Amino acid sequence: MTDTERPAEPERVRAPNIRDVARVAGVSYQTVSRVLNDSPSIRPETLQRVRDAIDELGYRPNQAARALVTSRSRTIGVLSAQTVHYGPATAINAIETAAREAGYRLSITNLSSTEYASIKSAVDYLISQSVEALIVIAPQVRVFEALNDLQVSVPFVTLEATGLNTSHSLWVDQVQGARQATRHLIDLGHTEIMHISGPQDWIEAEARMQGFLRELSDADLRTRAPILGDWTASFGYYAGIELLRYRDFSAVFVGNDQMALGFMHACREHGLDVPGDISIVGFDDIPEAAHFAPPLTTVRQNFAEIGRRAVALLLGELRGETGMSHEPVQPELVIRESSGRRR
Amino acid sequence: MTDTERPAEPERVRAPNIRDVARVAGVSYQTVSRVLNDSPSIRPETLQRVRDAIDELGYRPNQAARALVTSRSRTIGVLSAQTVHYGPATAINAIETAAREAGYRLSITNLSSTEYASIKSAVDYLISQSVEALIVIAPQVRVFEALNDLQVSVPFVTLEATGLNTSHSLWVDQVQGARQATRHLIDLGHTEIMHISGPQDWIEAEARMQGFLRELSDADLRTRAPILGDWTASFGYYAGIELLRYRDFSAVFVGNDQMALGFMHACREHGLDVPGDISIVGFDDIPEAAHFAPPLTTVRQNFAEIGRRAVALLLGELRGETGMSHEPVQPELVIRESSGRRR
DNA sequence: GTCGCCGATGTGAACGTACACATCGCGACC
DNA sequence: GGTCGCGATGTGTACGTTCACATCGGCGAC
Repeated sequence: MTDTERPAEPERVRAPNIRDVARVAGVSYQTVSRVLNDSPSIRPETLQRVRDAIDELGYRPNQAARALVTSRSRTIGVLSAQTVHYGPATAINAIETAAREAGYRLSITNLSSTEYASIKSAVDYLISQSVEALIVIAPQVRVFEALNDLQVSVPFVTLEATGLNTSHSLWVDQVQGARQATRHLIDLGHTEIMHISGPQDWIEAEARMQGFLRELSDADLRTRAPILGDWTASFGYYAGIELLRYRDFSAVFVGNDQMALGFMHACREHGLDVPGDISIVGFDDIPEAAHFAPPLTTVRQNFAEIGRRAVALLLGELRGETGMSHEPVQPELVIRESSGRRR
Repeated sequence: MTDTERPAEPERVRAPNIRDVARVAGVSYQTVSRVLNDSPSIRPETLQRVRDAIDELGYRPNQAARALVTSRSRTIGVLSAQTVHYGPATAINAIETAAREAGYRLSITNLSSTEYASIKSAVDYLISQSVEALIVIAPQVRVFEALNDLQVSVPFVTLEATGLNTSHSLWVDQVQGARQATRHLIDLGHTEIMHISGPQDWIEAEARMQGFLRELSDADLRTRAPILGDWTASFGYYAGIELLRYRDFSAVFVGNDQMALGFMHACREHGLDVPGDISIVGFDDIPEAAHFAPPLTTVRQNFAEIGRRAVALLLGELRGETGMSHEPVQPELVIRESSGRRR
């Protein structure tokens, strides 16, 4: 009856913890903790014993316990929408890499909708995971409004916005990019230029449209109502079919490369030559754009750079550094063969 | 000296916890816990008081503490590589949605490389987060080998593989898809068919190549060494430039749509008509493929379906259900205009 | 009227870790 | 030679939650 009083059958195998390791290594649990946290004052011999014990047991630190006691999760939350798009996906990749290099991990949540409730629930979730910082890649206007309301208590940045809220935003200067694209078409002699835009509630779409309109008005050219699309190639195609029935323009600045692809498809079906009959400029420079028919003139955005900067900014803020750079990243016009001199 | 012994200045604001809520609501912390966990036996009036207290304090449950005590994190780990690609990105999106609907969240880790150490460290991280299940979207052969070695203790599935390890895999029947694509070209009268494949260590690339080779050999046609590419449009372009110098073939089955796009670009530069001179079939059916010049015949994969199934499978396993379906998803040949009868 | 049961609520412990502080041994210094 | 300091290690406690069990009041059945 010495041991049987407590039926010590470990029915469900418990993962080894820090005390198990300590027992095997013949040290106290605190010493194990020190090894795990790279404490300097450990005798090399002890260090080795502990390490051996860790390997022997297959011990892995329990992050939940760590997070609980330190209230540091070493996790950056990412709130995103539309991760299928090339831009966000590239940015997330860069963020993941940069975060990992700094010893941080990511917790990603997609927005099911841009409803306030959905945003709130996503932010709540991330906060309750005690994420130390937040990166928001959800370029709809509403998301930013909700975020302002929500009084987020951790450092956060929003990506791909347009300086709406400069203290928390890291952005590509989309207005500038749109102006470059439009300027390029004007320089080629075009005077009747259309714009196919993204969805109205997207901040980028709005910014590109603004850049387009301003450049036109600076050049004293006629402006016309942009078409509001949904970023897809299919939309570009159907918009093209519609617009080309009148064809009272000789150039189009399209809000992204996918829609530009669809538009070129429509041009082909109408027997129109690009750039002979119609010049087209896109936006984003997705890797495929260089191989469109014809290769697309477009505005390159460095999504990866933005992702890296976001992480650097947040980590700096976590270390207490302040006044870090929020300078916009400058996009770059890449001239290929879809744009040409007006005939 | 009643209260001053312990200098109760809360210098650093602590987030409210369950006991703070209990105090405000005038109940015990356990009652609060019951409210949080939807316990049935709570008086409506008490319920309301607790809810009010939660709102008043802005209380959010601490997931770390929860995970610690329950050893249930309500988190599914996702191990992935190449999330920028359309397929993985779509799958992850579907996984996130399905998981969220079931009350689960995602913890995503990208592989920095396919080295064993990198895989091990990624799995270790996810396990130490006490993820309850694992989804692996990293279609390199090596990853699977490492996974077998690693003795993962939680339920896991791998995505987009090809039945290498059927008990843990959910897969699109890529061999079948490749056969359909090849058969289509044969049916059109082509006898000299090239294949541009993906990277050699990708399981999908291998499977598509196998399907291609088997179909050719079933038809008693000459097989030739496939070109090993890297999935990018640029590779397709350069491969095209190289291959078209000889042009001892009239059709190409390309391992994915991006490379097919690049290849068509090369055809254009050579003054070759697609499908007049050369027929092309791709793989994946990315949304843009319908708008290529010409619209691409390709094999559609339902990535979202795979993602959903993966989550359903894992959740079933977590509930103790067994023998769930691992049937492959059947891909579908989408015939557009890039393939035509041999002239 | 009393017993037993059940609904509603409360108390003690545990999860695995890190931090603050305590302890111990040993060499150096005066 | 005693004390001081420091490197190396050990002990207590807190983090916020859930689980197992205890308690308490009321109601129905006999």
